Amino acid sequence: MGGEKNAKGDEKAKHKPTKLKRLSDHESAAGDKASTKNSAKSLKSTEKTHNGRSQMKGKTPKKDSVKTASSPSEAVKQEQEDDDFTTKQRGLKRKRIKDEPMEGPSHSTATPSSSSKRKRNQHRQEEECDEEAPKKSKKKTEKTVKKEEGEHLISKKAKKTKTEIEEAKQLKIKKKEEEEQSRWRWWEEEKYEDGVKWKFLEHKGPYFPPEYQPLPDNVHFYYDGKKVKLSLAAEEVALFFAQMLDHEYTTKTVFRENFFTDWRQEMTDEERKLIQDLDKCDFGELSAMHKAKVEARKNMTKEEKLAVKEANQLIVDEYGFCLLDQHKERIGNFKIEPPGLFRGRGEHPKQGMLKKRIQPEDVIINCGKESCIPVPPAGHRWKKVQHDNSVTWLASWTENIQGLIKYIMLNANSKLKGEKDWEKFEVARKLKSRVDDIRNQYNKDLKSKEMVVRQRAVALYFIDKLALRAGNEKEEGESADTVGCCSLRVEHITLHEKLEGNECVVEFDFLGKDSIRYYNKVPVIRRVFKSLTLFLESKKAGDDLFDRLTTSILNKHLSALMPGLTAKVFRTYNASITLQQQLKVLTNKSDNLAEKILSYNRANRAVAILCNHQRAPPKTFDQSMANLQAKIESRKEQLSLAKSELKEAKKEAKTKGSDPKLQQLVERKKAAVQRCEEQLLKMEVQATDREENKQIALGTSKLNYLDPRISVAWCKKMEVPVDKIYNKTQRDKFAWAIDMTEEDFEF
DNA sequence: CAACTCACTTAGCAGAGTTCTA
DNA sequence: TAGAACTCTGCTAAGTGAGTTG
Repeated sequence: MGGEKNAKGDEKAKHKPTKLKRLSDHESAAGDKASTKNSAKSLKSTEKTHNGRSQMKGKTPKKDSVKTASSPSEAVKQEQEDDDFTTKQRGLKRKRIKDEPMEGPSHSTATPSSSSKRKRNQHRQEEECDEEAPKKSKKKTEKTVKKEEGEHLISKKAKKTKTEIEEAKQLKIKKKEEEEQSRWRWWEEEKYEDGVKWKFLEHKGPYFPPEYQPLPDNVHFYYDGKKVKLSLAAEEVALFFAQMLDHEYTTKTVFRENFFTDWRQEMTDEERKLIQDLDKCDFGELSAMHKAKVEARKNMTKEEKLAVKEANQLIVDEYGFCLLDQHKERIGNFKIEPPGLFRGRGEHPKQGMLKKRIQPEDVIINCGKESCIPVPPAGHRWKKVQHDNSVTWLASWTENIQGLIKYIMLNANSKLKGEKDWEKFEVARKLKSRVDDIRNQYNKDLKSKEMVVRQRAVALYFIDKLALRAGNEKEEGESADTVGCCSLRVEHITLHEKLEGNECVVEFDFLGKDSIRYYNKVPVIRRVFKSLTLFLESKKAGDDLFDRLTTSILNKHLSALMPGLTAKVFRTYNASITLQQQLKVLTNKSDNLAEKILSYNRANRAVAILCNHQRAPPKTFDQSMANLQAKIESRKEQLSLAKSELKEAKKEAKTKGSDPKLQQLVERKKAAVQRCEEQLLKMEVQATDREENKQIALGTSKLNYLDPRISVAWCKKMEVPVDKIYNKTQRDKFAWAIDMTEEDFEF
């Protein structure tokens, strides 16, 4: 997988923005007061950020350093240029990004209106427990509504259906209200004192995966052509391997060797003596059995599927929630990870190793002192039960591959996660008010004679300009060879005095998190270029580019500049500020809904490109694109047909005088043409959006880097329903933002 | 200060679930 | 109304960064 992906990355890399022009003083658009209904309860870490911020606009050397804004917009432009061919073909006129500065500073005057502090809604447990049933019925009613709407055009039962529709609507509204009611509006409450995450926490403990079911008698494993009955433990592991046989990674040497070693550990002495060579193992029947099972599951009847679903729901109901400070909260991952073969990302040295089954004896439980302690599965006991309210996790265990601790924590829509998320964006907003100074500082530091300082400055320049990750060092041989900023090595950059018409170009080529390739050619300021030359002096491939620098040095420096500032804050800041800016540049109030959404996606895309969030092109991409194109073509034909019909009708109406019937016909034809045009436009917009999105993943930035208040404010301003931008899960996660943000919010 | 531990965020993918289309 | 297309969710790996220890 990883390899494939990288190869794709290669291709993709060529489309990456190479020219990085500066947009303008994006920071000038600063009105940075929060416009939130209830910032009365301001986050502790936030203080009142925006006082006496010395902007030093103009006289700073930031000209070259401020790319953050320009680069992504440039990326969009580039994307658009790449796409021009198809665009022209489709005759779709697209918006271009102007190089001009954005409109002047928009002074958001919105004062933190003292919050209309609604009383905390005490949650009603019984109702929530029952959540599922009404939800289902709601869906059903929705469907019937649709159906009936269609029917009622032809049938005479209109009266009856009308009332039913009305009822359904009422039900829907009521349901929504109820949901609102039961939602914990934690953002309107006081925060706990430092370090305290909760006061009461009760849960059922994790859910364990089912025990291994031995193979049926008619399924056999063969070694060297001979039937071998394996011990239970060995058999289970053999089946793990058999299940993966379709993946190309089972052909990789590292994977096979790791697997074989670990598998033999599970064997009895006898088995170990016999089974010496993986190539002589025949997993054919096991594999076939597995495939049959998958197939059977797919072919289950509706009822069977429903039964499975209900059974799963029961598990969720029992284990999927906890009680936290009198509120029922959803747990994010309440299931213990099942055993299997480890498959890391990229060229992971431990791929193929056996991920062992976790027993209750491996699990630490964390819960409130006064809560009911979860009961371990029969015949078992927990490793430990603790009551530490300075952490957010409910259970943890140590995984055997890398010895890392795994946690069971709450869902993203929980208070604990939401509050932290909010805080994160507040820190990033604070950076916004300080970023000019910080940029000045590192630009000065670029001249420093002290090596650490100089390296720190260059690293910071990269982190700020390119949104690189910090790049903690990692143990060799423990994981795939990937790097971030501070861990860049000599072989990851190439310096070009001149390249493609630009001077001082740095060419990056390395594998980052998840072994995703980062490839980019970036013109940098002379001082950075010179420093890099210096850093590279007398170093060879394999040596660290920043040999005096670590993430911890860098972060210490940053936190001295601004409390709470770390390397990753730059990523958040630059992502969010880019979105806000791009939205301003790209959307007009007069656009129609589809165009607005396209613009939003483009702004989102600019961020995704900045953060290098890639995805493998969907397997069906080419096909679905072709289908869409075909649809567009046929719609075009329809349109020209409709047009000629309209002409005809007009002519007739003219020649034959003012027959009202003919006038009517003209009107009808006109409407048809218009409808056709609208549909065509919609499709073309859709095609453009999809094409541009081929290898870009928008989800990650949307979920983790973009301050939701920017999106919510934009929706309000543009009169776009929030659910066009966020799905249900996302709306839940960002409920705090949706609730408190007003139209004039500025990041 | 280096190595390690711990807690928490960020990440892409597979497969399930939902919607669209012929 | 099936099957294709698309979207969402769960899963779990892989980061970040603070704190601890020796």
